[in-house]
Amino acid sequence: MKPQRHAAILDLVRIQRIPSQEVLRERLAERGFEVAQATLSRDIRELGLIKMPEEDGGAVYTVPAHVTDPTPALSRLLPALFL
Amino acid sequence: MKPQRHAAILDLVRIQRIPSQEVLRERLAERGFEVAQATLSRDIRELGLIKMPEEDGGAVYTVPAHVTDPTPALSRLLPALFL
DNA sequence: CGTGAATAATAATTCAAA
DNA sequence: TTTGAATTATTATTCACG
Repeated sequence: MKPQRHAAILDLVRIQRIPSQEVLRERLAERGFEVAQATLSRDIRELGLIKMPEEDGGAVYTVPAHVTDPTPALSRLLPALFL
Repeated sequence: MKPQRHAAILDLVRIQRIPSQEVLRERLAERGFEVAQATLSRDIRELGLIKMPEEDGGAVYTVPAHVTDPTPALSRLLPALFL
């Protein structure tokens, strides 16, 4: 079950605002994955997710850029090169 | 005191392995900044620091790349372009 | 406004179990 | 090897104060 759950987590984190493992647990449950918080703590580490602080007090779990990135390398990097 | 402390935090996070706010507090104390954990929680948010999970169970506070980066853009990006 | 002490909320780990 | 319940550790927030 872990692989599917991991995929679901990555998906959720990309399309929704997930501020805590508890919220993530609820969303996963809606998708049919009923797991304990302990499991999510492990999943999050295994997936390398990070909790990004926001301007306001909030924070959201996100996928690190180098993992996320579906964008072709060149078009993504050119702007950074000021070309 | 906050600006100096913020600078010290960025510095520490770059040169040492800071796995928790408690450890950060100790390191700052060594540098003469004696603050409570509550303050560090705020500082970390203000600085936009994130706690990155590591392969093993650990985690470390780090400065997001775009903020950190002292490296010249080109030499940094070429490897990503497979050149 | 920045801070700390106390507290609440959240996340990581332990320890059994399947 | 994966999981969850309970526990511990860590982090965020509240509330009062200088």
